[in-house]
Formats: sequence, C-alpha cells, structure tokens
Amino acid sequence: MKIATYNVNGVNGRLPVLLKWLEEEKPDVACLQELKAPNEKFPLEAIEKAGYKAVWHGQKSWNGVAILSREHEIEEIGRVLPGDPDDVQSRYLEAMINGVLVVCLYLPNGNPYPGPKFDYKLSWFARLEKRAKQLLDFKTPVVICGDFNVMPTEIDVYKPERWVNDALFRVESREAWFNLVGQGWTDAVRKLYPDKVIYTFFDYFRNAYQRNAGLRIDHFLLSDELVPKLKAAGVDHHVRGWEKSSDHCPVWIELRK
DNA sequence: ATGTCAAGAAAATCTTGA
Repeated sequence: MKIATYNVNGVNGRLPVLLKWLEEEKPDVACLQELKAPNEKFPLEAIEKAGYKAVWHGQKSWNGVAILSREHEIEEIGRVLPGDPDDVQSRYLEAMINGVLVVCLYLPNGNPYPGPKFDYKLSWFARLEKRAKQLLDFKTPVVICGDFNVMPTEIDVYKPERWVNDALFRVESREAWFNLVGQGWTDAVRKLYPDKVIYTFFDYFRNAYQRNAGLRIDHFLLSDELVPKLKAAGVDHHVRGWEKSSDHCPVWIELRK
C-alpha cells in the first residue's frame, strides 16, 4: 500500500497539479493539507473522476485537510483533535483504510515567534501528543502524516543558522517533535535514509527550488506494527518544478501487505 | 526587511497567511 502526503496549498487553485500527480503516481492513499476551501467547495467530482473516494474537513480561506483512497473504503474516525473545544481550525482528520488508521494533519506554522501563534502551535502539539498516545494504546497499525511545520534536525534545513528563531525550527518545536516521536513512533523517511539530505518544501521566494534551499517538514510517523512493513519512501521532488505547483512536494511511503 | 503566491472582500486593488 502506497500512502502519500501532499500539502496542496489550495485544492481548487492547484487542482490541475493535484490531478496530474494522482494520475502519474496513483498512490493508494493521499493525505492532503491546506485545501483553503470550505466543505462545499471541495472538488469531489474531479477527485472521483480521478478514481478516488474522499473524506475532507474544509475551512474558508485557510487550512483544510482531506484523505483520498483509490481502492479501499474509507471510514472516517474523527475530524477534530481533542483538547480544545474553542479551536475551530480544520487541521486534523482520522480515517480507517484497509486496516490502517491514517491520520492526516496540518500542524500550525507558528510564526511569528514569539507570540500567540507560536503558543497555539505548542498547545496544538501538546494535544497531538495526548491523542497520539491514545492511538498507540489501540494496538492497531497507525500512520500519522502531514505537514508538521517542523524541521527535526539540522540536516533537514538548507541553512540551519538562519532558522533558529523561526517557529518551524525553534528549540521548543523540535522538542515537541522528539517528545512525540519518543512515545514509540518511527520517522519513516529517516528510518530508511538516516543521513540523506531530503527536502519536502521549497519557498516561493528567491528561487528556493532552483537553489535547492529546502526544508523537510512533511513527515510520516509509523506505529511499531508498521515498521517491519516499511518497504520504501520518497519525495516526488519534480512535482515542485511544475507550473502553478504548491510550495510543498508530495512525500510517500510504501508498506508491504 | 526582503521575496512569491492565492483567496477574499470589494469593486481594481488591498489584506492576510504562509
């Protein structure tokens, strides 16, 4: 089973790019972030025509997440990250697909640091830790993937010294990441490529893609049941070079049956 | 501080978030 995550940066504005990528790579499951569209403007018809079933949780202008499945049925498990009834941002979706609990998330960016947005990021991370612990206790195969808006280590940043006070690389954000992973999760891409420079995001500014000035912020976390099944992982780097592309690349893993 | 995008409000540019 091939599972992908892709921050599409506007599901309608960049729909041709999404459809071209789905047609080319045909992932079994695709987790999308930053739909930037309310529920009623989700392009279901085009996605069904591309061969996918979908569950989604949209929001006007910002955020929004979706999970697509080609072959298997999708059973939605939840669309809210527990822990804050006042949080109305659409950033979290859980679905059961082919016996795997798939979590699609769009973690808050958190800039500027310091400030209320950074505080929101950390509190969101704390809520995620709680939910992730529950998921581990289910003893079922779980994949948590999406745009975590965190570069875990220096190898994940083209110029680490420039990013020390950015919310994506602040020590608090990285600590939160490692606390989460420390529960017993495996960073799938790093498991297969411990030392390789791998980027999943390139800013629109200053020709970041052409200069390979990237970040690794889109991740897959696997529960123990799935680690022995991890067959391959990669980044569809070339998609970032397409016209009207998102600033993120699709990232994927392949699991043995 | 800068740079590039898209969506939304509003009425052709400006604001916002990333």
